[in-house]
Parts: sequence; C-alpha cells; structure tokens
Amino acid sequence: MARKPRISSAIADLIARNERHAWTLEELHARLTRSGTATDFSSVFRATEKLVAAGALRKVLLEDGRARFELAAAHHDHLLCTRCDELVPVPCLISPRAFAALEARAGVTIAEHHVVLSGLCRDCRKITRRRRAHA
Amino acid sequence: MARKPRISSAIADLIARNERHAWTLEELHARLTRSGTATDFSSVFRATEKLVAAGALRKVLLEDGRARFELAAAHHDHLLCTRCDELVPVPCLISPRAFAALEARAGVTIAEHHVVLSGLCRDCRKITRRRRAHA
DNA sequence: ATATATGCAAACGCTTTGCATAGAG
DNA sequence: CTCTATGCAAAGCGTTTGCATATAT
Repeated sequence: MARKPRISSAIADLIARNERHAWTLEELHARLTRSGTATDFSSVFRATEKLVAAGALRKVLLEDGRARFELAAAHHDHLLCTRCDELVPVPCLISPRAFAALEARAGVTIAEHHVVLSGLCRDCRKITRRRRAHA
Repeated sequence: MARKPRISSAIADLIARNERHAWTLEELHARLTRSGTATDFSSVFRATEKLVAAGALRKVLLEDGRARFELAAAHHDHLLCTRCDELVPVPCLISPRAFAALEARAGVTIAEHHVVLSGLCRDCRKITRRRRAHA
C-alpha cells in the first residue's frame, strides 16, 4: 500500500492504553504533542475518523458539542462528570422490556438509544464527600 | 419597563400552539418569517434564551448539533425520528430503582439524565409499513 | 509509479456576542 | 430619559474539507 499511519497508530495505542476512557480530539492532539508526536489537528481528526470507520473506535457525540472517542466495545452508557468533565462508562440502565413496551404502546420503532447521565464520577464523589466532612 | 417583546411573545405563542413538539432556532425563525413576523436570527436566539431563563421553555441539546426548544413541562425523554427529523416526546424509560442501583454499585452520583432514542416516530412507522406493503 | 497519510489553511454549521437603534413607560 | 427588545454584522467554537506534499511499497 502506502505510507505508515504514524498518527493513527499513535492514537490507537494511546486509547488502548486506557489512560482515560474517552478522549476529545483536542485531548488526543494535546497528548500526542506532549509525548513528542507533534501533529496537526486535522490529522488527529482524520485518523480517528478512520479508526471509527475501521470499527476500532466509537465516536460519542455529547451535548457539549465536543465528540469523544473510546474503544469500540460492548454497549454501555455514560456519565459525564460535572466536576472533572470525564466521560465514564456505566452499564445501560434501560431494560430490553422497556424498549419493547414503548414500541408497542407508542407505535414507534426504536433503533438506537443514547443515554448520558450527568453527576459525579466515583473519584469526584469521594473528593466532595471528604470536603464536606472537613467543612 | 420598556419595549414590548414582540418576538418573544410570538415565539411563546407559536410553541404553545403545539403545532410541533420541539423547534430548532432555524425552524422558529423560518416559521415567524413565513407568518409575517419578519425578524433576525439573533433575535430568535435571544428570545428563546430568555424564555428558557424564565422557565417557560426547555432547551434540548442534541447530538446533531442543533438545539431544540420545547415547552418546559414534566420530564420526558425523546425520540429523534431518523426519517422526518422530528423530536417527539416519549415517557422516561429508566426506573428510579435503576438509578439508585447504579449509584450504589458504581459509587457515582446521578444528578440528571438525558436519553435520546433514534428510530421511527408513529407517523413514519406507518408510512414505511404502507410502502413495504405496496412493494 | 501508486496509494495512503499528513500538514496547512481555509470553509462550514450553528451558536453567541458587540454595538447601535427603536420603542414603551 | 431609561430600560428592554431588536437588528445587523461579526466573532467563536468545534468540526470538516481542499489541496499540495511526504513516504512506504
């Protein structure tokens, strides 16, 4: 074929390392730059785009307007921490029966669902509790 | 006080009329223009902004990058129809118990949730079924 | 040579803001 | 005269694209 996917591999490795669960393009770009792999933002964009197309990553679009990229894996929902802004995976909270019931009752067809909880992640909940205890 | 909120009232009336459940700024702007209330896009933006602040409307941020505005009312989730692009209200599919269980199990705190289903709304489901029958 | 990856710069879609004007009390 | 609403234009923000270049086969 052609040229080695320098940036693509770097991104795939980085995300696989699981240093954090989900990454924004900006975070990926900054992280690569910091670790010596200087690159352009559009290259990060295109690399993730390809990794998504290849099935390696999943793109999660959030309300805040910034997409996050995570390893493609079994379906799960997310909690966006209002304190540290991390997007953490949580098990799906909707039962298959609830979907079926809604389809039957409302006459709609459900193809996909997207659930984003907001609140405090495990770490931030600990921290805020500690603070409250001290106050 | 001051000047009459011409646009604001027009928007409040329009949404209250419930011609459609949720409106994008563009849809509101187009609709007002068509019905003779010519106005600027930024005025629509600011008017909805105030109505949201006043508690009359709720702003729903979607993955597609376009915000929708609906009457503020009891909580419900949404189905975004993949065929007609309408955002229709559906009852919440997550049970209070599921939230509590997750909080206990995962050590997180859940403040809010945002569920968007995608699929076919009632009308579009009927239409696609009719089509299939004819084919 | 050929095909893919990368870099740079500019465009895009939607939202938001700055600033001057208008109109009701 | 003061205060909020409106209009116009421009900026912002994250994403996406066009085009030329680089590099492995």
